[in-house]
Amino acid sequence: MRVRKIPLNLNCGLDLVAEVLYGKWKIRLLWFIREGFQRPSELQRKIPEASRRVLHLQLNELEAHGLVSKVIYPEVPPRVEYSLTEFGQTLIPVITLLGQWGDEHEERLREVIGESESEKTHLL
Amino acid sequence: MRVRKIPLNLNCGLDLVAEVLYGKWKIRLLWFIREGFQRPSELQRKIPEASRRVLHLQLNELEAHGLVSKVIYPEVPPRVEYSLTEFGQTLIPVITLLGQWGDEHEERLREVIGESESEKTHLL
DNA sequence: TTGTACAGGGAAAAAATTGTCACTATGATA
DNA sequence: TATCATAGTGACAATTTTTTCCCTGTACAA
Repeated sequence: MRVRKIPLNLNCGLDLVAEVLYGKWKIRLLWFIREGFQRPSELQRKIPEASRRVLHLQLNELEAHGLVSKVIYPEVPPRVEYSLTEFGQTLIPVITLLGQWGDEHEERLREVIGESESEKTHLL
Repeated sequence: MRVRKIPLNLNCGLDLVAEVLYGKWKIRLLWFIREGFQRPSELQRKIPEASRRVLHLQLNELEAHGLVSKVIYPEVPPRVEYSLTEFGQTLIPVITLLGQWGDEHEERLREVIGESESEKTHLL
């Protein structure tokens, strides 16, 4: 397991949220789990751009942070199901608001993100 | 400038928000700017854990994304002031909610984050 | 004269995150 | 029999992000 060389700083609420939500796929995982896609393989199919590995890693972290819980069915082939904990549920309104903001400003966001991306490439 | 080898995916609102907020210090920068700390050196003092360099980089990105605007005063020594654009202001409620969630669950978050951190170190 | 604050940038290294590939094991299916 | 789906792990590589270090140039203060 990785060891952090630069210590975290957890001063305020914002730092704490960041700690549990900061991860390329975490928010999306929470979202899809809430939508009922609970098995790792389903989530994988919903997020094909992510590697299986990272999804597992991030699911583990979400679990360690108490946002999701995991049930392992003693079957073969193995079956695992994640679901939001009560704690995890409390995040839903927050994620919803994030998504709303993104949707509301979609057009504009695509513009500005596109621009700064193309800057990168043309400055090769 | 960096060129991205793994393409962004910007499907939904959540991806778009992530694109502009994903950066270790960005949310905090927005927050402090809104609180009236507008000069780079002030921001640096508010966020001493970050290197001066990254703050500049992330401020540039926030500017490129239209969330903050920058005024350069033709003085010596140089003076620069950032402020939220109207667009940037619309993010404030979102950030506020994030922070509120973090504050509300502070105790619990510190526990779970602490645990998973110490796991890391004892598994050296 | 020396040192400081100020805003910023380039190069390169370090750190952190994410991805790839190969492997475990087992039952069902073709 | 060979193949697939399932969940997961270890070793390692690639990518991205952040840090470190050194540099510019000028006014002001000690």
